[in-house]
Amino acid sequence: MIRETITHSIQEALNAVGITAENIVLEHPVDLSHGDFSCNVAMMLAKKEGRNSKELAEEIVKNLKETSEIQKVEVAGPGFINFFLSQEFFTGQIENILEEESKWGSNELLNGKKIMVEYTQPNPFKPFHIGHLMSNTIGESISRLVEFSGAETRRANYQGDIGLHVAKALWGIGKEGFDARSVGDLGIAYAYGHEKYEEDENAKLEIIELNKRIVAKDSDLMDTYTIGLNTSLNHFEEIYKVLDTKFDYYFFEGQSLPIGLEMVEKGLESGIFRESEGAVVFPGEEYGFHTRVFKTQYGTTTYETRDLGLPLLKQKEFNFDTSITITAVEQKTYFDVVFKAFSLLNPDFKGKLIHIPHGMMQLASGKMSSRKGNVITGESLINEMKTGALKKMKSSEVENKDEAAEQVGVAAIKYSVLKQSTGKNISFDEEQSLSFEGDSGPYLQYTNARILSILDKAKTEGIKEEVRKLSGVTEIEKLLPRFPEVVERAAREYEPHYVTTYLTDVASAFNSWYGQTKILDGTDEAPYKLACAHAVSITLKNGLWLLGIKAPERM
RNA sequence: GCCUCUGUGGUGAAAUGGAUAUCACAACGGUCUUCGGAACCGUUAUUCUGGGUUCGAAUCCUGGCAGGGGCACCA
Repeated sequence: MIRETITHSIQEALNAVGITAENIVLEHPVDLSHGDFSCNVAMMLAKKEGRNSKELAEEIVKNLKETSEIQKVEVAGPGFINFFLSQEFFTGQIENILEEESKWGSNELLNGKKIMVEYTQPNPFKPFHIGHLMSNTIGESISRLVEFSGAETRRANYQGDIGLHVAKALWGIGKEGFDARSVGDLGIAYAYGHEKYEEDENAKLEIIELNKRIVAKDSDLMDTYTIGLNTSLNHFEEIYKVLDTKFDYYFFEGQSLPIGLEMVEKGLESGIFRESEGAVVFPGEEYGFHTRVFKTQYGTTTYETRDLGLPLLKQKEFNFDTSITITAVEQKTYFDVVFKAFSLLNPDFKGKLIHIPHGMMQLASGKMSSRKGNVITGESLINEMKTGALKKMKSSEVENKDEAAEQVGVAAIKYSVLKQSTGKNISFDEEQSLSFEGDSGPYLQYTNARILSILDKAKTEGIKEEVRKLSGVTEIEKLLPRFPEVVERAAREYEPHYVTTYLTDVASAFNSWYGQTKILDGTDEAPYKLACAHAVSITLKNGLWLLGIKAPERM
């Protein structure tokens, strides 16, 4: 809004000087002392107009119309035009935040769009490790971002109830007598089956045979299979609860398989797929990717076959405009190939399927692999963080200590994932990388809890918040109005970290202010300072929600 | 080998082509707790390398170096 006002005003000033410019960009200077908005048109146009950029800037400023929202305009450096907004503007924003409350920060970028977000994708019979934690954290945040930006949003999970990994686990259970009721045993059985598959030719053939029997639903296997499947799925549900994720749809590979297989047959007829060395492949090389197998020489299907059928399965449930698939970056080229094959078979899906790759959790000790069995499970990490949080909590003040500690622990993990851009790897050091101090999830939660307790105190003392201007604009007043545009950018780029870093700036500005000022100081300024504190709390709370982090009232 | 992503203080990160590169951790020094110290204030220290584009480059182009990931029946 204010952005448009200023842009328009600059446009008019340029016209007055006799210059037309189509692209006027306003940015927030990094340094708040450089103003609230900064414009670089003068420097952009100076050369073309054959003028000195600083003089041009001065002339533009002379022709700007005055409004109540702008306090002053300055020319600085090589020709920046800096706009300082007025106290009336900032006071009005605080009032606006208090009114909008839970809606504060939302935008209309994706109004009317139907978006399905698929994430987490753990596989039954295999451990839920910290990589899944990462996918879940990013997926949940992206879901909330698009939802807050107006999209009709559905959360989907896609799980491998069939496939070679199941055969490996069941084979391991059969050989070594592991217990299918135990999550731990399933993980070990899988790692064992995988190891033998790689090094023992007989075992490999047995597992392939077993795989066929599973797909055919051989009744001798179904008891163990069902027990193992439910053990895994129930375990996953417990974790989703802690992570505050509720899926609208659960898709299984068993469902997408027949659809995918039919598409492969169709593609083989039309020449999109080829036969090669007894297998059916998609010659991705012809499209700048690489070739992948969609049906093996043993007659079994691959993950590719199943992923090929998935978009149609999704569409049947929810007629999406956009289907987002979130996985680790190691699968990037894999999805390039599968989506290419899919779009050749279904041209009307053009532009509707998006793959967002996220970085990998890297251990100091090397690559984590559930096949090798050297994984850190999501559960153990959450518990470790929770224990750490419990130690820090003051015993007397907190009622639901256990619940709060869990929320703090989860916040620490989620923050460390969401503070950096999505594509980057996280080098995971258990000792150091998850902190409760400084740049952290608990820091944001703590700041909010601190404000809530001030609001409580004000209530008992009968002090009411009141919006009226004071002399001097604080840093938090300058930062808070930026929240909606931060959210919009994060949603547009599918980058939650913009929200994370913004919230950290806000919390830091608040704590700094808090250190210098007493809010409930008994003066007539207290009601407005209280209103500002409340506005910070609303922003933190809504922002934390976007990150999928809970905001406990006491911690 | 080919494709692709990444390289920012001692460490982990941020920066729609903008001004003096921003945070946090660690280290060192301070606030001494009256609204919650999981906090605040201060000090030290950073854009892999050569060239190019631009009024202006951590960012764009190009050569090199280093690392991650992918490249046929795993997911």
